[in-house]
Parts: sequence; structure tokens; C-alpha cells
Amino acid sequence: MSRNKTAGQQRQDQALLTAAEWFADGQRTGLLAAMPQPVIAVVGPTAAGKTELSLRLAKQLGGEIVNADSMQLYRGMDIGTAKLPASRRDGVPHHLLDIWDVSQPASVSEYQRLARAAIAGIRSRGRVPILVGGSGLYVRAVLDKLEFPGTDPRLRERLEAELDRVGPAGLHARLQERDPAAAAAILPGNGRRIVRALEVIELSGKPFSATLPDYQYACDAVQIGLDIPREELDERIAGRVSGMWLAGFVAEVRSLAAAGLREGRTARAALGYAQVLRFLDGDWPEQEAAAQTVLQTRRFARRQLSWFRRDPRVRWLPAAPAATEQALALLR
RNA sequence: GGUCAGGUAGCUCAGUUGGUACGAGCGUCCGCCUGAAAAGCGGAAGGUCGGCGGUUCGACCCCGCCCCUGACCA
Repeated sequence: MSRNKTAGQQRQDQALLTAAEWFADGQRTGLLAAMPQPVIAVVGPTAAGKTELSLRLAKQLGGEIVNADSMQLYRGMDIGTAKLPASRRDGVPHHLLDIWDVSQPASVSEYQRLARAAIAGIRSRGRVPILVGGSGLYVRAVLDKLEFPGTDPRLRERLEAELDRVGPAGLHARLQERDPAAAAAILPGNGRRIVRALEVIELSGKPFSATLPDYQYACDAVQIGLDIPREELDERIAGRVSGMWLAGFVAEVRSLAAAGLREGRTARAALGYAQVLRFLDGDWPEQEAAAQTVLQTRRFARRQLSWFRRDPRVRWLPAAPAATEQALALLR
């Protein structure tokens, strides 16, 4: 989508120059002034321009990028996740891309550990960690005081089998007995959360905290949210999806399918991938898969917005050409 | 020009043998989210039932005319 420089991008380049001059001044009065070791996070809905902005910030601030996009962690999921190709990273180090196999389930907890380690490494090199991604829970797992209670595959499997048998309402009734507070916080139709709650309760013998804790950073951090008008966002999503198809997305999914994509309970459900699998399985014509991808991505973007909007710490900037300049102004 | 079918929420369609539209799915908007989070779950707002006139205590449902769409016939 960014093959040629649009007028907007040229304006953005201009803005960058201005910011660079200002930086040369050595003045630091912005958010970073009081932070010895900040993490800068770039969040927002998909297709808002996070990648572009983060790359520019990294170059300006001497940063390295830590991925906070749950699907870009998967090796081989490139086109469908709009992963920045190595050739376009401009020498900026990127961390936590391509670390999981598509057949393996994702884990926020594991991600948390890896991401925090990556950030520690970046700091030790005297560089600025820039966390970028639209996976809200992943971002919070890194920045916030969040601890994930343990898990047990066998127990989980048992509970899931039970869910199939009894249905969510049945399991919810049991949760109601074991942990009324959790039951009150989890809707009776949400089988997945009910299973998780029961798992934690059985494992820890303690009640499950079914509500997210208050927003409390575990480290110095600034979150920059990219705001973009709904209509424009929808257009960008549609554009991105048709670009994906042109770039050979179907072939990517096909080869991942051969590599075990269908066995990965997380990766196979990723936007676009799930839809193309249905096309490959003969459920849908190709066109339907593409249309559904646009639709579902739109819905996803709304969910992301509602997640990030809720966090009062996010500094929202319009996803306009001048976003970089504004972000720099805010930070320094 | 004629025949038939149809015009009900933004879209696709249910429905009422005449008595306040139980509407549904999708979309839209809003919210929730602690080891699958691009996943999972919930709530809300939308309709002068094509127009005009008639019959009736009362019509979206009956009658007439008109407009629009589709199929077919000439």
C-alpha cells in the first residue's frame, strides 16, 4: 500500500525533519523527560499505521521494536498479518516476530516473559524499547502489573470436554457454587472464560479474579494510540485485504496449511487465515473468503478500539501524516 | 402494451384468517475481556409495514387507482 510516496507521506517526511531539528536542540520537556527508562507503546486498531509510526519513532529515538501483535509472533504468517518484511525495517532491530510455529497454541503468559526479557535486553544496550501491536491483552501483559495464574493442559482438556457435554450454562452453574464472584463477572454464555475460571480455581484452590485489575504500570511507560476516523479505517482495511490477496495471501495460507496450520488452535483462527481455510476446504468461494475477511477485520478493529479506549493512560493522536511529529513532541 | 410475482428495520427476508410489528439473520453503535485475545461473550438503537384514496369502530393485512422492482408473454 505504501509503494509510492503519497502527498501525505511527503508531508510526514517534512514533519520528521522538523522534529529532528527540534531534537537537536536537546530540550526534553515532554513525557520522557522524567522517565529514565521508558517503554514507548504504539497501540490502536489494525491498519491505523502503527508499524509505520513505530519505525519512524525508533529511528528518531534510537529505539528497537518489540512486537505486541499476537499473530505476528507466528512464523510464516506474513502477508495476512501485515508483518513488516525484514527488507523494510531500515536496520531497526525487531523482536518477537516469527518465534512460534503455527501448530503451537499462543500463550500470553509466555509472551509476557519473552517480551519483558526483550525489553530488558534493549535497555541494557541503552536503547529505547518500542512496543508495537494491537493485541490489547498482550500490551497490558507487558506494561502492567498483571500475573497470569498457571494452567494445566490435562485439566483444561477435561473441562473443555465437559463444556461440550454440559454446555456453558451447566458449567456456569458449577462456577456459581465454587466462586460466586467470578460467576457474577462472567456471562453464562461464555464457555471459554468459564472453563478458564474453573481451571484456575481447581489449580490454585483460590477464587479466580475474573475482572482485570486497575491500570497500573509495572514500569515507566507511555502509550500512544493512533486514532483514525471510522470511515477511513474501513477503507484502509478493505484496501489492505485486497492488497493481501494480490500479494499471494492464498498461497501463504495453503503452504501454512501444509505445515500444520489446521492443528494450531490459535493460528488457524486468525483473521484472514480462518477465512481462506474455509475457501480451501471448499466451504466458500474465494470471493466470499475475501469479503468475510474484510468484515471480520472491521469487527475486530472495533473491539480493539473499545479495549484501548477504555485505558485512560493512552495518549491519542490522529493517525494523520503528522502523527510522528506529534508523537515526538509529546514524548520529549 | 399484457400476465404473474413482489414492494415490511441500512441489507436479505419472516409474519399478522383485519385489533397496538414477539420479528430473525447480517450490518451499525456500545460494552466486557487475567495462560486461544486477529479468540471468546453480551447489550442497544433502527420500521408512518411503496404512495394516495376507499371499506371498517379499527387496516401493514380487504377494495380501487398510481409508482417501483423482477420474471414471463407479445
